[in-house]
Amino acid sequence: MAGVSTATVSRALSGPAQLRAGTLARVTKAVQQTGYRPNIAARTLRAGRAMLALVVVPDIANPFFSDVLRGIEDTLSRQGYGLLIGNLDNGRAKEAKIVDVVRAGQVDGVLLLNGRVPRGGNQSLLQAGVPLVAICEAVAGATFPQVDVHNREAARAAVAHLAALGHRRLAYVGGPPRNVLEQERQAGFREGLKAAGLDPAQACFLPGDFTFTAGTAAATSLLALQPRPTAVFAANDEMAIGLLRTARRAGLDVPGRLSVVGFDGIEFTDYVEPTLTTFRQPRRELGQHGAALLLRAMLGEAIPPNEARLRLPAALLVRDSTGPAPKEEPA
Amino acid sequence: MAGVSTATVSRALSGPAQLRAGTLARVTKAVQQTGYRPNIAARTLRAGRAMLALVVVPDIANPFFSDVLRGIEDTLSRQGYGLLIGNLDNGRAKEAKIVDVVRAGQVDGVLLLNGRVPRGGNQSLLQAGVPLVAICEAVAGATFPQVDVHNREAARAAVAHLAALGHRRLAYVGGPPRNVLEQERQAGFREGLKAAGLDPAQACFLPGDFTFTAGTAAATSLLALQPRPTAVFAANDEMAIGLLRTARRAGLDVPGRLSVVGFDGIEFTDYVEPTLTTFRQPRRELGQHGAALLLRAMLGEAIPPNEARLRLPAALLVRDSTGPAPKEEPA
DNA sequence: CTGAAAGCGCTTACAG
DNA sequence: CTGAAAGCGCTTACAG
Repeated sequence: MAGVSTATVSRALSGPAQLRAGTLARVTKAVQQTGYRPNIAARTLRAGRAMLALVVVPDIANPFFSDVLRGIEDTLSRQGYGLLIGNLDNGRAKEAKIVDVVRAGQVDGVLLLNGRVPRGGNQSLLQAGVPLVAICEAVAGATFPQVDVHNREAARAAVAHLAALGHRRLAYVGGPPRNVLEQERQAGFREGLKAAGLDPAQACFLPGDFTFTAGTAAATSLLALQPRPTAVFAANDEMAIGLLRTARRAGLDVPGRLSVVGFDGIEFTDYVEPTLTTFRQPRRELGQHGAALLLRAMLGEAIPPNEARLRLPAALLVRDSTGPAPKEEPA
Repeated sequence: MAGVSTATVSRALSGPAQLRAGTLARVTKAVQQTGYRPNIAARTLRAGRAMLALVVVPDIANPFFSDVLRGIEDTLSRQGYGLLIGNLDNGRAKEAKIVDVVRAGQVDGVLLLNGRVPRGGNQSLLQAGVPLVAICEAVAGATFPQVDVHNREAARAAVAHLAALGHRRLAYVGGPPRNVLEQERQAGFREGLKAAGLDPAQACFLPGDFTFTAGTAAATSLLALQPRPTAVFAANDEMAIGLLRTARRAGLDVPGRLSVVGFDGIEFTDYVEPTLTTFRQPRRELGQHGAALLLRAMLGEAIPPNEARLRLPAALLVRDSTGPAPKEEPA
């Protein structure tokens, strides 16, 4: 091309410091003119690194993840790493595909946002030989780094907020039973009741799955209860919004006769009527911290135990969907 | 391993029909037992195909795209193709990265959801030598296949709907000026006014950028107008929702004193108060059709011109945010 | 500081 | 129907 070997071109692109200034300049110019781009497949094959991380999300349609992804991408791209998104569509069927991609050497590390280690056939991702980091949803018993918020404490704080407003009959709308967020938030809800001198056995627990429709269904159950709870904590915002809307359509004043608290702090909670009291998770920061840990692990560093468990704060946003408990009880 | 050459293993995995049943069985068993997975980088390098398509989205945070992505993934994965997501974060800065990925041979084709052909430095994606297909947002003057909805006709229908309800003073909240959806929808809005015997020059045009906040700002402008329009068509749902909420907070009854129409039909439109009249785009189908065309092109087929421009219907969903024009005009 | 050469792990004509 | 062999396009010890 411009008088050098392919080895020199390779060095010009990967470690310019190794070359004499003149040589580097000539190569750079030739690269510019020809528009040469190194073939990534060949590089990956030879170097044994793909410069790519896989992000496993339970559901790409959930707006909660978009900011998390942005935080991840920020951090990875700063170090020259790309990002591959693996979407599970809220099921386990696609886990095998995830494991395949990793075992085929396509990525150097995996960021799990789905609360469990994907399995494919008889292989677990743990055996794939790449570093793992979990964020948002912690994986029980994991030995790899994890970053999330204090879900349990936040749920306790939700109950404290409602109890301070005078509410005594509370309801809880849950996520999928085996989901770690559901487990932590429900546990926190129960602890909060006890702390407020209330009996968890007297509370009402409604099933859900983190969707709008689950919130709608929960509202219908709730409206039929006698006596009706005066406050409800939903394990995420979508369900809280579905519930809010259905309760109001049925003529129930929120927060006049029913207070509602959600979880996550998606942007949408500020556009419903009334605006939703919820916990804001620091989404972008969750992504950034998780990606930073993964980068360190991908570069071969062992993450010391005291840095392997990061918990970021979840802030309570008191808005219009919570208010004082009604004085007169509904019949 | 189990008595055969690597060539035979390769054939067992890619074209099982070429082998004798016994041989195939032995290889399959060995693959099972060892958990062997072919290295994708090596395969890509040798075969010259990555079995991967790149999907370029303007903003992954926009919930509009999640169903589109699902449709794309459905269709691609059925043919063994994977999907790489390239997020532009609503800017042009990341376009160069897109071009690089393609020129580095990492993907076999590109699906553009961003309404323009990405450019990087002095290179356009058009010169990258892989097939392109645009969906959702058409690319002006493109010679590659495109799939979208009849944006202009839908916008006309929005005006017709409002005119039939007696509205004479209409406002329009737009997207970014250079966005093709904005251009088509605004053009349709103007045509609709003329068709209803109204003068576009008398209508009110408010700027926007497809975000909630733009809708909020537009509402503020709108409320200050004298005389105030009685109906507004926003170029997408987010802006319509931001506008709706701000107008109501300011005490304006919707649809009593102001009717609002959005565009896209995101799930959220059914959870605001009042529910939003909007156009539903067949999101999943847009993705499926686009991916199907791209698959054909990636397999080397030339798409005949009469199949290269697909337009799917956008259905008007009449909900609670539109109603008869107020009888008495506000002062 | 630079080049010649080996080799990453596959696939696929080419023989047989 | 199966194997031996070449080669995809890089990177990186190894020399010099």
